[in-house]
Amino acid sequence: MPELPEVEVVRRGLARWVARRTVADAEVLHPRAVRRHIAGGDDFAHRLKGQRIGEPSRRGKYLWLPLETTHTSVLAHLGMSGQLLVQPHDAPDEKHLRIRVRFDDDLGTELRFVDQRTFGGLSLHHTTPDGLPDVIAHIARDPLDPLFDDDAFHDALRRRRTTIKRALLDQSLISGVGNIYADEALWRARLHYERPTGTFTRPRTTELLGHIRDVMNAALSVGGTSFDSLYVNVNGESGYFDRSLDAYGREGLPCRRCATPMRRRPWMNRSSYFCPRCQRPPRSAS
DNA sequence: GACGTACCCTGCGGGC
DNA sequence: TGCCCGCAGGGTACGT
Repeated sequence: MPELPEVEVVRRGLARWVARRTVADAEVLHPRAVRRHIAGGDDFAHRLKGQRIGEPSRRGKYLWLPLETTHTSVLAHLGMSGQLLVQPHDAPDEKHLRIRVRFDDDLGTELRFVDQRTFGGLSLHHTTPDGLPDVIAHIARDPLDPLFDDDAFHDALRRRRTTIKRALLDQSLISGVGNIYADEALWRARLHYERPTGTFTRPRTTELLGHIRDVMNAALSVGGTSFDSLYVNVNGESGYFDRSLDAYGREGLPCRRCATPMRRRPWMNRSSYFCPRCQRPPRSAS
């Protein structure tokens, strides 16, 4: 499941292998992969043709490729299983190949969007004056962004009448944190996922943000060295950071701090993993 | 406006 | 062996 570090690895790969190339043509093989492009797959392909790709950017789990000389960008979200691959154009098609982009050069490679569960997709959007695709203007900065405002985040947290994990997954408050890194950061901070956001003190918020950044940077340092090759590749199943997870997916296994068996609780159609001893529930929660 | 939840989708694994 | 069901989960639409 690609989260911020994985998306950043993809962005770096695109910067190396795709930026400054001109699109010869694009092929949409599954309509759902361009469902956020309202005008449809044919329009997407038509508008991409002949465009030169600029420097890729990222905010949270979204990344985008600006099209030079236009005020538009190709916006990408990998969803749960999306991959952006740079493949030799004679490589066999992947089973779940959804979009193919060929280039007008002799490098012999093409960009492929492969996505098993089709939660991800590509689309074309106007770029706002600050360089952001217009449809993601509501996405907050992510905690690795130098302009992320810790104090403003704390104030917003205090204003909310919700619980901490919901807040961490709210991309309009803080972006790039998914279910896995939320559980990891909360475990490190010894915080229960249902702690009300209104109870957070400034030092608590600062500490939690520190743990979020540590978890993300650790994943980035591992993933960031694994793709120094032809392939711009994030594979949700490759699990290159699985070994370093302390909470997520560890139901029944001993807590790495206190050896108490870790628990899993159904939560918002997904799961929360936590240590019942290190991460005590708030009085109002069970 | 703020908050909570159902739904989209496909493949895998467990139970029967 | 094969079928069915639950699970995985980000973002969004919709209900309260």
